[in-house]
Amino acid sequence: MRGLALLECVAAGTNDVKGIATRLNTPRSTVHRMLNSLAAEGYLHHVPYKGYLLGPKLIHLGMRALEQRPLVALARPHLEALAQRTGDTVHLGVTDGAEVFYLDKIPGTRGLEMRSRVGQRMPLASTGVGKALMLGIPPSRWRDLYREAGEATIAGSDRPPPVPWAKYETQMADYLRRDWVFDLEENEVGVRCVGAPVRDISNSVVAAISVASASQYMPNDRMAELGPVVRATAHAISEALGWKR
Amino acid sequence: MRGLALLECVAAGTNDVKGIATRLNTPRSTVHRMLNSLAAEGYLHHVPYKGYLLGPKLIHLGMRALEQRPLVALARPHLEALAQRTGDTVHLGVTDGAEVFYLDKIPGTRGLEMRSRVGQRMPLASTGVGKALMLGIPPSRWRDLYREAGEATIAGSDRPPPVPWAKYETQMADYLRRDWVFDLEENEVGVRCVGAPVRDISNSVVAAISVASASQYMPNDRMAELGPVVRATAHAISEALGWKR
DNA sequence: GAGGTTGTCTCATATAATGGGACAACCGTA
DNA sequence: TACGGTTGTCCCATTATATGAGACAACCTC
Repeated sequence: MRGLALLECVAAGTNDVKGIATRLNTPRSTVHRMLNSLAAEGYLHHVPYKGYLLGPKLIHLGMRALEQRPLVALARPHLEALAQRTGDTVHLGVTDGAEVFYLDKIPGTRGLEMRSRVGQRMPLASTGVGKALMLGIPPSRWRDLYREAGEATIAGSDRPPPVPWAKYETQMADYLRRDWVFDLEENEVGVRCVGAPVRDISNSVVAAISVASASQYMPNDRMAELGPVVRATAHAISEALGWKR
Repeated sequence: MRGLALLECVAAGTNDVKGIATRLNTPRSTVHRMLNSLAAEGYLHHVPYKGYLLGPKLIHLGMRALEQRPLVALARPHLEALAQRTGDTVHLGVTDGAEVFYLDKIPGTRGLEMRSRVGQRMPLASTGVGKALMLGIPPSRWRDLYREAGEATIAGSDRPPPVPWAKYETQMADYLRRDWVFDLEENEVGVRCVGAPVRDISNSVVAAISVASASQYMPNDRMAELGPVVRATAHAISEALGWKR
């Protein structure tokens, strides 16, 4: 466990021995020994007198972790079709606590790239994928999630002022009826998305997808058109999981 | 180290307790305790009475590992441009021992997908990226690499009969002059690629790229045309690394 | 229901990691 | 080029820590 904390530390960008020793309050001697072992096995990349970086074995494990989720493999073709059709960035995510966990991302062809990354976490209540996932959570818990998202700060992100709760609740109720959601620059200024939930054989929401793009490519009328399209893709994935319409 | 071996074991597809205990010849009791700890921290995904899968933290670490390689970030835009221009699958890889290690992959738009995966390893001597990397290795070592590739067996792959060494050597010498390489279905039947090496400021080969596609999209004359194109992209990436033409 | 697998717990034991320290090699900078 | 700060390398007594055996219940599949 200590070794893994060390990896997390390096992942977080602390790549000097002293810094790691401080962050974990562990003697330099111990940290050094562990770094050596991890580097020798390929879990870390070591540049002498420069620092440590995450190594190739972690790339391998990470990719395998993605492949082992049948959801990713099943959803891929549908996501690609959606990306091709819309030209925008497509996301796939699942719930992880009170957050979205991004499982897949297909970059848009419009040149500008989203900040989002596979393997990243974001507040549920303020992203397209997240709100779609919330459609599978009892509305009584929405308020908490809304509050948590408001408190969360995203490093380096340009956070817009939050939508008032009353309005948010009304919108969500509306989304629930339609079975798709909008995100109107609530997570990041200049980014809008259209999302929809993915359900499994027991009809519970297990994932969600979204199409995201810069606001200038996402006027209101286009979002309205995109709703049914995104929902149709989500349904197609759901059916691949055994869901009955 | 033992815990990491356990992760590798799960990555390799052994997801039952008994199997893991056997593979690592470790008592069931110990394996169980470790699995529990790893699952509790999110490094494994546990489905009770079903098995263990690699967890979300590994996805996160894997992605971070990729981001920490400046090479990947630098090369990305060039690779995307190449993919768009050719419509085929584009690879980026580095040398890892006697193998290629794939760092990035942009799927082609022709519908059929390559077996290759980011984080995967392949013999140097029998892939497009690998042969391009070999251009940076003293020709005296080529013979060994050629032999190793011949001995390697790839699970589930349809391996064509090897090219005789004499011919192989002649081809490589040719590639060295042109600074690009061909792979004529040597790694897998039906797949052809064109590759080129990437160099850094010290003029040593640090990576390689390739464009791969099904043979029907890769007639000889197209490959000949693609050579300079792929090489130009490789040169562009090299220049981003400080290489002087 | 039976057989095999898995999850949970306890405990004595000794393995194996710990952390302190001392020293040399190295980097950037003054 | 001399310096402070950081890093790489080694040693060793200490004890904390993981180990592995076993017993039992819960569980899945056939």
